[in-house]
Amino acid sequence: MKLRGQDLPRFRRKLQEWFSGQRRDLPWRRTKDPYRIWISEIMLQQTRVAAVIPYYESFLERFPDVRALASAPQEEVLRLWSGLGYYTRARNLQRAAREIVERHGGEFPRNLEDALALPGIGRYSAAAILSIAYEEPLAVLDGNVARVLARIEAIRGDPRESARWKRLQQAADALLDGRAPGAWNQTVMELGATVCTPRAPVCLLCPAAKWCRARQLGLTDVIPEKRCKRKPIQLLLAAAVFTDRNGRTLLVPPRDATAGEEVSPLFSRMWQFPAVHVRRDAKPELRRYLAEEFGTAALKTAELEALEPVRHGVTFRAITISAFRVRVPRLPRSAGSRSIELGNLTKLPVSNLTRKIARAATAPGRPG
DNA sequence: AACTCGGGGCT
DNA sequence: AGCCCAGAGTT
Repeated sequence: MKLRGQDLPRFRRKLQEWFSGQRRDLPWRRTKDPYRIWISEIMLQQTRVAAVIPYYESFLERFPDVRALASAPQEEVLRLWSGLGYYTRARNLQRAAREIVERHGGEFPRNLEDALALPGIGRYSAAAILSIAYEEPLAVLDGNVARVLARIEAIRGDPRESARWKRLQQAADALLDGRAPGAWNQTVMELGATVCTPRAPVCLLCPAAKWCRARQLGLTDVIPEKRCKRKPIQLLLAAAVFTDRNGRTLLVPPRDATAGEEVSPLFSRMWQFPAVHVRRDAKPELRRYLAEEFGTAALKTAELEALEPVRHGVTFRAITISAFRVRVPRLPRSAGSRSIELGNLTKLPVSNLTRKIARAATAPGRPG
């Protein structure tokens, strides 16, 4: 059947009925508070629902409204974001919170132009927030929606290619139910997330099946076309986990030039263990770095005990970290460094790479 | 238009 | 071991 004229209302109704029956009960679906919708949409950028839920809960407990977020120290915001990834989202989130307080009286703007002017808000997020929180008639287009619409309309090729993305946006605009834009947008996204999945879509359970041209043409496996990514590169780091008698360790600050401009980004510019990029042999190169950074006296007698190697991926980089425990009577110091309990890194913003290293250092039965 | 940014869960 | 996700900002 064609998705035009008389059949469009039928299509919408079918999908909305499906949604009302299959709608997942998600925390951000229990509120109409624009602030909460906003937080959820930022967290959900390129991040799965299951990963977001615990962060959403604790973040909102700590920052229940936009003023609480605006007035917090940035480090506190990053701490609550720690482990979720894409940390510029958290920085932009707080900058936007401050703008909302200063320029919009503490209320998330209702107007598309004002929303787009906020840092971290692009076309997708603006449409999502304004439609869900304020019922503004704006159609969302994200990875899920693009896949659903590309299949329904049998649009071949890479959906992220500029011209094709515009065409998909037009398709989304045309299908939008202006009477219930928030629910409609969530319906299409939900369909993409649970039925019209990238691989092995469950067409037998799909409410859009009879309108789906990809299904009619047997193209559900080739639409959408996969996007090509750059080849991953291998990287080797060496990191030092100092421990003193009290079980405390030492972290160095973000953007620490002495820690190496090429290493800090791999820790997402968050607090990290002292680390170097290894050229040949991890242990002597780390030892040389530690001597430069912390002085030879503190390390003269200290041994470097190898821990279980840690693996971590940052976009296209596959990182292997040779971590060493360095037992010292007193932690050394360097500019801006901090000491913290090894078993409790949650007091500082750290990336998951740092967490993995800490876990390797506290895990039972490690080598050495 | 091409890159970069995190991390994990599922096939 | 891939693959991709409720994308946005920068170059």
